Amino acid sequence: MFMTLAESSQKAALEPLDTLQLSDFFPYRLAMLNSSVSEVIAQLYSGRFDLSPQEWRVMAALGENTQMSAKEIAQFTSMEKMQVSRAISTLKTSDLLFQKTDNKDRRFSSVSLSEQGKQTYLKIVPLVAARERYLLSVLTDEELQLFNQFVDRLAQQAETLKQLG
Amino acid sequence: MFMTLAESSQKAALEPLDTLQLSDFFPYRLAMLNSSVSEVIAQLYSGRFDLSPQEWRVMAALGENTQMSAKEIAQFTSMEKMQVSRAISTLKTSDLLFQKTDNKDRRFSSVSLSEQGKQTYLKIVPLVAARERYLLSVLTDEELQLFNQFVDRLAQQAETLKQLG
DNA sequence: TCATATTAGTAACATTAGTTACCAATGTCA
DNA sequence: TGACATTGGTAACTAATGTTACTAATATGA
Repeated sequence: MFMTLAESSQKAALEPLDTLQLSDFFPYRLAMLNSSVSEVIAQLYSGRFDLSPQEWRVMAALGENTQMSAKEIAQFTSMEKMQVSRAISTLKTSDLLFQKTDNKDRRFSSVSLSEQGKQTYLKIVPLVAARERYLLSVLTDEELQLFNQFVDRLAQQAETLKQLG
Repeated sequence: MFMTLAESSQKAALEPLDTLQLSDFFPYRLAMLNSSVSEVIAQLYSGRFDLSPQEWRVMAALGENTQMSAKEIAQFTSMEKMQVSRAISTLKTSDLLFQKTDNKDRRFSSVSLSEQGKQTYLKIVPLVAARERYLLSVLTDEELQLFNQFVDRLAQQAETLKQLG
């Protein structure tokens, strides 16, 4: 059990104390949960409506805001501007949204859902909302409130670390 | 406020009740948190040790298990077998692990960390463990226990949905 | 035993995502 | 005003990821 430094550096096997338990490691657990959740949500719009997660996210932003520039969409959704640009271009060709250049500052484009885009959006929202409710139904209201609070705190702490590098 | 069906289908603007609040949507919040957390963890091994997340995950599996087949690594880490294959191949060329074919069933390969791989692993583990502690320090012990319990429940519920399709 | 099926792993191809560089429009300030 | 910098958006290139198909090894079972 107890080894000198020399012994421990000779030994090939890793001591349990020095190893990481992947299944208990918070970032790993979080990644697993996220991948499951995003998968079951994507099931709802990928097949039926042939949307990618990025496309859906852009539509969700426009569902809330009716009219945004590509840059605003990127900020609102935390997507890269290139991802947004590509999503917009795909959604334009399937006539789910339209884009016109802003007359005040012609570098900006003004993007909105088309009538068809709104219809699609209104079909998807209840589906994902219902699935969200089903997922969260394993938590009571009080637990959910706590969970959301924990997530906020953790997210803020992670942002702090990002700044520090 | 109140509209007939005809009016509401004529109206272009979406009603708040029919829209989704992205910033409150659980899958979105989870995705944001996950992306921040995995980013600040990757900072610890990507620059200094030039590892990709996949490579680090394979090393973490081998740190716990000393000897595994590629298939076992895939199961243990929830990675695709192709991702594992590629990670192994990169890690072999940087001499962090070695692979030999199993003599009992020569379709299997037996993968282990090299001495250098173990040294690298032992350098990374305290770094990520410390950062994990820092992240989780915004929760008390009781809160952390609750949080872990919530994550487990949610993960199980998501798995249930995956089955149903 | 020998044809067929399965399995572990990888190679080769197709698709997607990320980077860099660029263009057009506006802002800045001498 | 007019040279230079900055900004929004996209194109072109590069890297990463996912998919399909293949190889070699073992299992199955007539």
